[in-house]
Amino acid sequence: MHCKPNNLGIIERKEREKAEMRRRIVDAAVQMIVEEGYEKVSIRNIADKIEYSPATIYLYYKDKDELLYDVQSQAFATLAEEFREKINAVDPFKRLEQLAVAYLDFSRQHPELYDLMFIIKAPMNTLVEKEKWENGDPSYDALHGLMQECIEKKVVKFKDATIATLSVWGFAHGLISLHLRGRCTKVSRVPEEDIPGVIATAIDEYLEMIKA
Amino acid sequence: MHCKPNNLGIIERKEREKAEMRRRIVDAAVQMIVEEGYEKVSIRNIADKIEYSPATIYLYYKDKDELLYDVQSQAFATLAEEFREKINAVDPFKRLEQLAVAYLDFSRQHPELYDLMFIIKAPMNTLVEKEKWENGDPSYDALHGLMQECIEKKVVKFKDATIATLSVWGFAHGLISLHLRGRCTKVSRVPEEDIPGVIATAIDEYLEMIKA
DNA sequence: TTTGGAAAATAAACACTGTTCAGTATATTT
DNA sequence: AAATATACTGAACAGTGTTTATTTTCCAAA
Repeated sequence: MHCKPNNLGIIERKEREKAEMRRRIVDAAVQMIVEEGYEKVSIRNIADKIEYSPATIYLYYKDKDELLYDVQSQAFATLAEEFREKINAVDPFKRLEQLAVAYLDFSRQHPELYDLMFIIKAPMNTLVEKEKWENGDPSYDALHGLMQECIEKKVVKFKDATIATLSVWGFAHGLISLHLRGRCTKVSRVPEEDIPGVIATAIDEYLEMIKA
Repeated sequence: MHCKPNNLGIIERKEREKAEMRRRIVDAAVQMIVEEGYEKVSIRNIADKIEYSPATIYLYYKDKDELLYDVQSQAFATLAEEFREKINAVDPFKRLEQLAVAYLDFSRQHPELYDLMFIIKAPMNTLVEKEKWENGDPSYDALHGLMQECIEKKVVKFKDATIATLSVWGFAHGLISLHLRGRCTKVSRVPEEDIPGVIATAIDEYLEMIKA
């Protein structure tokens, strides 16, 4: 039978402990992904790091994908922080430029996190039983709102906010992910060391192009 | 000691057989990736399919990455074919539009191959001991040449062919890969079923925008 | 304070993966 | 026919995610 302790303090503490354990697991995973790369993140390695048995992790996460979804959430939190710090202009187009720079910077300072957020399949498998991608939604909405404002104030050529949002995001993501996954490297006429500069220039030119 | 057969016919046949075996392996892998998806492609599954032992595969490929590199090569060959069929206009800008459509179509008809060509890390690991990405190079060069021509004939706003190439490719790839990896799905204001249409429209608008 | 039972943690196994290596079978040369 | 080089494979190693039966820990009532 299900036991309901009379003492409500205990059930609260249990919940706190449960949450704390999940935090420990996610923190270990985040640290490993940042310091040793995504490929080193295995259930056994995480278990080692937090000094628990691998099976214990399955008392807190139903599978690895669900765990990675929480790691992704953490990654989006740090991206959101960067956005708050670096996006502060009053002019919406200026804010768009700041956002682009912040996004590109993030991808360079935390390539493994970027991968988990926007490229790797695993964390998205948990979305089948959700009706919203809570992790990515705030950032998407921030960009959507910004594009909306840019359209209203006629500072960009776009007419539709959704197309504008996906275009800007897609443009930046396309260049970043091609580079991250080694598709620009060793291709004719593109010297390896020049690529980061080319990407930055391409994004600059693109923003110039969409300007109304 | 190293044996050098006197009969040159035999050494030739051996080479033919070696090449044929590699072809069998790659064909099995391509078929599996297309029919059952990338995740089902394991050395053991390939070995089963061609009725050899898993260890045999390692007599023809030093590791799985090298094998996948050859699978990727096959994939690029079919993309090149599509390009030859669908790109035939005389006007360079019209050709660019045809190329964009062909690229988008390919990503939809062969999403698993697209993944292997432009997203998955594995096949690119073999590039460390190469000085060129032979698989992707012809396609890249085709686009680069086309952009060069567009610039010379002043039908696009770009000044630099490399930036133009990466911009166009990056834009299309960004939207396609975000969609392929489930990042557009379940995000505010973007109904799932509309995404393919939005992507096509975004690409159209982009091409309109870069037109001189 | 001891005992009953729920909750938390784990050891061990299962079914996979890529890869290596010793040993066998086949084919070719002497 | 014997020697040798080539082709192949069974079995193992080290790793993966995950499940289950078992043990340990904890808390509440007798």
